[in-house]
Amino acid sequence: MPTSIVWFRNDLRLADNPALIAGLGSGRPVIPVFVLDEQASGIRPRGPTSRWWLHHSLGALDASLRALGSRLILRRGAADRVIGELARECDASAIYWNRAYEPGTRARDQRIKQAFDRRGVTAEGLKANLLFEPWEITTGSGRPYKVFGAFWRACRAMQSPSAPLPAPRRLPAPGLWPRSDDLSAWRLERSTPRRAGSLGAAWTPGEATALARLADFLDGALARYGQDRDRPAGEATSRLSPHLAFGEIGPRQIWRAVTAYGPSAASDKFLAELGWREFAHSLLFHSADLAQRNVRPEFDRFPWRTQDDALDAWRQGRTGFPIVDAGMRQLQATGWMHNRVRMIAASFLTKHLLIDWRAGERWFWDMLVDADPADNPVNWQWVAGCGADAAPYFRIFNPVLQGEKLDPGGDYVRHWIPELARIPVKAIHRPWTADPPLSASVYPAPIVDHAAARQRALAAYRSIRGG
DNA sequence: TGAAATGTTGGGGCG
DNA sequence: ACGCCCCAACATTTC
Repeated sequence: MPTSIVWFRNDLRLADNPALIAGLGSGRPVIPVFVLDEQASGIRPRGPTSRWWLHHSLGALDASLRALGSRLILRRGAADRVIGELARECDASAIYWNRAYEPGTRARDQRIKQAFDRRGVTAEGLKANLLFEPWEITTGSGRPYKVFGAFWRACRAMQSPSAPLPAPRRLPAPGLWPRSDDLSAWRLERSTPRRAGSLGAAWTPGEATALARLADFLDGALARYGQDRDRPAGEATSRLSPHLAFGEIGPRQIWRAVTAYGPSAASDKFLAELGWREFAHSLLFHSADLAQRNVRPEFDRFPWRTQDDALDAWRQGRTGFPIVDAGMRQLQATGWMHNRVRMIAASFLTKHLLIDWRAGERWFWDMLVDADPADNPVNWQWVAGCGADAAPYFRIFNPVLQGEKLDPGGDYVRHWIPELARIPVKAIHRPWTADPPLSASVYPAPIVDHAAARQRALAAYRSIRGG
């Protein structure tokens, strides 16, 4: 009996899943599949933290499918070949997936679609993972927007995103299930063994948690999101980013839930964050090598400095600037960093240390649970000043002032840097002024002088200005 | 989604 | 009483 394949990729959910609904609507048995393809050309391989998350998310998806009388088939290898083989094995007459927007992924998906078209098999990519397709949002002259404000205005002027689809209640199973790999044999959760415990303590991957987190956010933090979102202590942000990155929840579900909550300044701010995600995906869609190439070409001449010791101090959270180090340690421990602290830490790397943003981007790619091929490079280029609609290069965060402004009680710093727990508030963001002084073996002295580093960064910027 | 330098203003101390 | 100066507070400019 012919079947329909539903190919799960970065959409590990049952709700608002158009590909799954299309498979169900075909009236044929549905074969859900996930393909682990780690050598695809033009598609960035997941880092260790993403692999850890993926392991747990696939397990959760399989459990959810089993509750519907189905299951998740796991296959490994080049997706073109593996999907083609599976379709033959299962006598598939249709295959559905939800679109992804990385140029390499799109090229592969188009190849696969053409191959199925030749065989007379329906192959269809559906819209699920963005609110607006990148090709729908263009300037008057038909070009993609380069400025976020204009881009988001154009999005908001479009018809509202359609309502999310409900999760299916039952999925028709085939008479005989095709072979599946054993998830544990992929060893994805072993990718970052030393951090597995702390990652597991911080997160529960899976669709159920994603939905619960959204509900909690709407009940609590959304109302004060506008005023508190930049404060890294406390729980003023949604922490939906990894769930969204793996598609355990879709942007339409978030859009619907937040707008249903009622219009407010806070919900507009929050929706604008979804807007940045849309913007980043649009930029990546239109420009494949975003993680490598400066959007502003004058930055190709920028005098980045190679300093392994300073880069290592930054990675390990030992720069001597508490707000930076707290963030980097939060990243190390939980695979996540508060958004505002990401900006401060990224600004410090690129401006105070003059280290190439690509080094920071790679570290985040490996360390983040929410690492995303669009958001990560776009945001790094934004901070470094070389991106589309970037923060001006001369906007250099003062880590002491930012710490004092956004973590005035020092709670965030004390939580992540326990050796500073006893420093009084007035010195918590400048511990070198503490009396009695701290031993450098307890907490390092600042690895750069802020004022001098700022002048050096401005001079470097002047050297590339003007074309 | 900055910070620092520079400019302006006005109250008050004081000769 | 008056003018001068200081400087905090705020605004503007510059990087």
